[in-house]
Amino acid sequence: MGPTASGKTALACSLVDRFPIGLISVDSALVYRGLDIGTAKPDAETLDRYPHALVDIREPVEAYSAAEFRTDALAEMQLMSDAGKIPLLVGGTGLYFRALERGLSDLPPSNPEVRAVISAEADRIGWPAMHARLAERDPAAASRIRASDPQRIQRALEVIEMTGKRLSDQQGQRRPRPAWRFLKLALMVDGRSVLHERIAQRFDAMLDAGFLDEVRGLRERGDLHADLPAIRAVGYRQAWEFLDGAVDADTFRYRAIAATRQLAKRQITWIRSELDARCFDADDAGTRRRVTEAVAEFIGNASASA
RNA sequence: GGCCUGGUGGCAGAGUGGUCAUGCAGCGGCCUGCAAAGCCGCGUACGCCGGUUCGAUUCCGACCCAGGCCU
Repeated sequence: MGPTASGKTALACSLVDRFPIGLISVDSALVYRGLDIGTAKPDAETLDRYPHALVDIREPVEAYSAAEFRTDALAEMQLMSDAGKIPLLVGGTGLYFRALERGLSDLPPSNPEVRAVISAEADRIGWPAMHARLAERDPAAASRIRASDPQRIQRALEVIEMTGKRLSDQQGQRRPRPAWRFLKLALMVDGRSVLHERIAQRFDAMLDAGFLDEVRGLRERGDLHADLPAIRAVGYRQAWEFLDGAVDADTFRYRAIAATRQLAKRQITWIRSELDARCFDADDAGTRRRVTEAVAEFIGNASASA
């Protein structure tokens, strides 16, 4: 685990060089084909040499989800294990890590038709009113979800609509946990200023590498729009606005970098909540060696217990 | 040198003789199928010095600074 721009990919690849490891991406944006430069996706050469599972597995028009990730990741982990490799999950999407480790309740997946109906109704009466409806159907869920949180109100109503049962009665039941042992390693930074500087530099490098051309290409496909999860990703959303002519170039750059900083902040909050994770300073020269040692010890113990 | 206008939190930008601006950024946090998403919380800011006043960011004066005009 590690926030964006903390050096996860390089560290993971160095571990592959030393151990029988297979890489699995834990990143909600890297799953999309065609979102390359702006997601800081490892380049083709790197991916060729260090294959990452769960990269480029969706079209940008599609949605992906934590539940799908969990299923996909567990399948990949089993495949790797059968091939004699230890899965190394690398990424910064906190919810995906949590869904994998703690499991999810047995709830229906999202349903575009149901969501469309809910959204249309919300456009009519407003989300606070939708929250009031939720309070009638599922008081417990409504008390946990804010009236100002459209995304979760919609999900709660969706589940109730599809199952005929309260969301709050279904959550907490049957949360299967995987039969895997995890060594949790986190790349962290002491202060934020170094990371912020790196984020800004990396964004400018993305610009130089043709990020805007990439987004222009996505726009020209014709099947994509600003409300898609892929296009709402950090950088892409701001680039879309810029290419719409809604903001000037300086504003685009400023907002994209700020959004990346905010992403990093939320990722760091997830990592802090993982109390049993071993944290390493991303900027410390000895980090690579210490992580390597930690992995060696873990693998040794795994062999011994096996 | 004179006149005018203006100096509000990191930035933008309202406003008032005593009580809240707000937005952005930042910081902390939440997180069960969109999560690079969505949401919550956090700031004695009023150029400087003096005066008036029970009380001044707000009124008065000097000063400093910025911009404009004049000589």
